[in-house]
Amino acid sequence: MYFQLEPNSGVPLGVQITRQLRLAIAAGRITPGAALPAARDLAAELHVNFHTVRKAYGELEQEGLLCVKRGVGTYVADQVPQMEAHDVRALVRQHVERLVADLAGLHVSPRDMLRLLTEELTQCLARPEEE
Amino acid sequence: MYFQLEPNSGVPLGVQITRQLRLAIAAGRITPGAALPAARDLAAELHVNFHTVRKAYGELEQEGLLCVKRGVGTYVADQVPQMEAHDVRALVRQHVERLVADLAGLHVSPRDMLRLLTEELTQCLARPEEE
Amino acid sequence: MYFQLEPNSGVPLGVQITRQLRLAIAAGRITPGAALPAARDLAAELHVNFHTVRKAYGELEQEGLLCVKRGVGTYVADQVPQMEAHDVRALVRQHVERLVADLAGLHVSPRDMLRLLTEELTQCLARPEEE
Amino acid sequence: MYFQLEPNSGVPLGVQITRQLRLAIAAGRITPGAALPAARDLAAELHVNFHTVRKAYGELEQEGLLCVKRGVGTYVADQVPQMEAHDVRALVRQHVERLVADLAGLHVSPRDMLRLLTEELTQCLARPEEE
DNA sequence: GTGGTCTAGACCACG
DNA sequence: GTGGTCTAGACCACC
Repeated sequence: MYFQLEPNSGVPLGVQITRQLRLAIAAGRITPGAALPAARDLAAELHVNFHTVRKAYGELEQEGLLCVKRGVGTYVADQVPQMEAHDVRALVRQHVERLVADLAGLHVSPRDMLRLLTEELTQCLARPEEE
Repeated sequence: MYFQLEPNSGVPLGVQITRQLRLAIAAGRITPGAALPAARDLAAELHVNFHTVRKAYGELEQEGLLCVKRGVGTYVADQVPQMEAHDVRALVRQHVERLVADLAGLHVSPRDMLRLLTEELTQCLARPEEE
Repeated sequence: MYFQLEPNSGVPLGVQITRQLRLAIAAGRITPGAALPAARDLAAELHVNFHTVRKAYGELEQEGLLCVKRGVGTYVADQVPQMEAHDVRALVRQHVERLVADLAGLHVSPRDMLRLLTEELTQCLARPEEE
Repeated sequence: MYFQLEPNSGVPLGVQITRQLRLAIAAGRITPGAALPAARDLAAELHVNFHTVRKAYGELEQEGLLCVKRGVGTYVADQVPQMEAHDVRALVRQHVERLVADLAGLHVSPRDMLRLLTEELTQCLARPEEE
């Protein structure tokens, strides 16, 4: 389980954890059905309080991404809810437009944007599970 | 002034504002020496408390990005540090990770993510620049 | 705000609170848009920890029943999500069948069942807000 | 043996089991002297751990509702306290409140609740008794 | 003042 | 051992 928390970023630790978990799951770095580390273990590893991790697990469970089995462990859900293709598209468009606007201001050429973006996405999805 | 706050993201509003201001300045979307909207105006526009904006301006002033002239207004500093290639990369990475994480609950496959992203970027770049 | 907690029932306090809040909102005893007591106040009133109430408020917010305004207060949502009439019907049927089975075992006549049920429902919906 | 557990209700499984057993006995759905399913069987049926059922049986034995004969089986006690009219009323109230609470997130108006309930009850009573 | 997060430690429910 | 709840108190974000 690889996590990188930034305690001084102003972003609550719990939010950082849920984000990174969502990311890891979405990217398939944690496969469906796989067991997550025990909340107390992950807390120790991240030097965070047990409850902070617990809350994160709980939220992702309510989102349907995780499946908690009492007394057994926490697992990545086998199947997850679907969203409208249309809405997904809108979401992506919004992110891309925002990013392009920023990069344009930084004098990055369209050609480089495309290159940068695909490179990062590929890396992000491929990043191996580090112990 | 283009801002996009997410009140329910768990990230404090003040943090979101400073982040976006910092980026807008670094990206040159707000040019050096230009006047920023009055804190009260921006607060109204963002549906945020005046003090929250005021504090954000204050922090950026201490960072040297803004120059607050009492009784006159707030301006972007004349000398703004430029963003390095390395930071650009980090910026892209951050956006991509965020996007992938968002697509998490939606269960878009990595393959589809890549497809969607390239499509949107291509379209976005093909559109004539507005400004 | 009238609440009746049973600490020794085995049912977690937080669950009891969310249940009763849902009940009060559904019954219209707390009207849409109305302010709820501050989490800390309700906690004091119920002799419960602040966090227990907070969690309850948080869950109901995620369900869309409450609307939390940071630094301002917690309110009953103005409008709430709808469910399929068909599913509602199934839910009601399930409850009723169960209840009827129990009452039948207790030798309550069908006539009395109908009477009891309507009486209780009427009372439940009409119960005035007690301080 | 008819049981309906709600694993995600927040109410401990053991509590749900004792409650339903108590009710089934009081309502006469399980007659005095009758044998209960072996703890292991019931556990399997409910997809619950053996110890959870075992503990539930144990508690009801201490209450005098059950009679556990080691190596033989578990039976409903011969002398089971009868439910009073007062308790019947409480039972109905509990069911009704629960139902109303459930209909909360569904935003069924009080008027519709009353209508639905009477309709379902009437239909349910009109159906020929099975058993 | 009101909501929100984090820490810390005890104890219970479940397997 | 693993998940879940409750308590308690400090501190931050926002109005």
